[in-house]
Amino acid sequence: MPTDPAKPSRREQILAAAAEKFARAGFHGVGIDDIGSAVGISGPALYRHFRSKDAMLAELLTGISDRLLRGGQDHVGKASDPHDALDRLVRWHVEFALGNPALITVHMRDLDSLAEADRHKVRELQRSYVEVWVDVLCQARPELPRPTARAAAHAVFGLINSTPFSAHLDVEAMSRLLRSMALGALDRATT
Amino acid sequence: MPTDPAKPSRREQILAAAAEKFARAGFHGVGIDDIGSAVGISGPALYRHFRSKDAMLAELLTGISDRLLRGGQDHVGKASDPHDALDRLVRWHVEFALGNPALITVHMRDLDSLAEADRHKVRELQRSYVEVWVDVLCQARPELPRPTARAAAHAVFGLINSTPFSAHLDVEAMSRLLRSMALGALDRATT
DNA sequence: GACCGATGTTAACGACGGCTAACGCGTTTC
DNA sequence: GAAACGCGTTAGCCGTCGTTAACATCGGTC
Repeated sequence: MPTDPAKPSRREQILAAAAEKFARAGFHGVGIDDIGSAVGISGPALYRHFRSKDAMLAELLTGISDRLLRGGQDHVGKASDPHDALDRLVRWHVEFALGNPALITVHMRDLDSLAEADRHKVRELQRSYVEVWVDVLCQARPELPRPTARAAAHAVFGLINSTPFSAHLDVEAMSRLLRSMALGALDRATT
Repeated sequence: MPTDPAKPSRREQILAAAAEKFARAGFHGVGIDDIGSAVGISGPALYRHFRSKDAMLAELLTGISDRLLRGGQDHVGKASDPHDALDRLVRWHVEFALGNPALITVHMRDLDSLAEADRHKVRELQRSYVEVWVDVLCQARPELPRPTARAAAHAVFGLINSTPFSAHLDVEAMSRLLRSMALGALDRATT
């Protein structure tokens, strides 16, 4: 029963298509048939792979939040000092946002289309991720009050996540630009 | 027939309620009845004031984009030099975002729920507003290529518009924080 | 005091969308 | 080789939602 080793296809494929569609039209703006036809099957066949349309969104959002959090923690773990950690966090987030514009869009926009339970789970993951940033920020800049650091982190997320709306600059240049702007913004965070 | 002088009520009231609702649940996530009950009337009564639900969104979005653009142009007009102009633009945008979190949210999220015609109109207004920023940026920082300046402007919008998602810092402190972070980010915008 | 336009109300229609049902069909498994 | 299962199809149900219709109310105007 080889369910574990490398089961890449359909499910992931559907999720990717759904993410793309959701990003473009919003969760409520996309029909089950749209998603189906995007992967070559038609409509209700999706229910062989997901319990419901909401389940797709839930899996997408928890997946994103989870990857962000784990990635953040990993990079902080590898850092030598707080400034290095901050540098790595910025780098990581930029890389993620540039690499997954659709996911970032959905993540920012469609969270409240989720049912209570899943929404809370995602919120919790997000909160943890923010706290990773806040911890690092408060170590690198001890004079910053925690609430200010939190607000600053949110602002930097906004800056980096603005990616999907601009583009039209090659990825490498965009990455450099966003990284230095993010660090510049953080440097100027005041009490 | 005093239709002009100070007709504040219903229409504006409905628009405000709609903005609030749209911001919280997304355009497609809000029913006509929801909006109605938010202003004390029930459901289809709204059609005495608006041609359709889409018309409400259209008026909201064009209104926002228009106010932003005009405000931006005005402030640039009053500036003494490019740096002053940039300063004023940042101030203006922060003020607007902090004062109208619901509007900003809708503006970022529900643009593509609009029909062709209106969407293009809004996009045009947005484009003009961005160009105001880009012009000023390129004067203040002549070494910046225009595409880079455009990307930087988008990033700063993202930073400032992140407001609705954080809050929990009083308005004055938030305003100072966002302003200095925005200017810091712009200072570090590189080629 | 009848008329009327502005503003509401409730009832109903029609479309659409999520989801289930019933069925087909190839591949695996004993 | 037949039963089981994975994966897909189409048809149809049912709830929701935007919108319209038909009908009140009421303040102001000739």
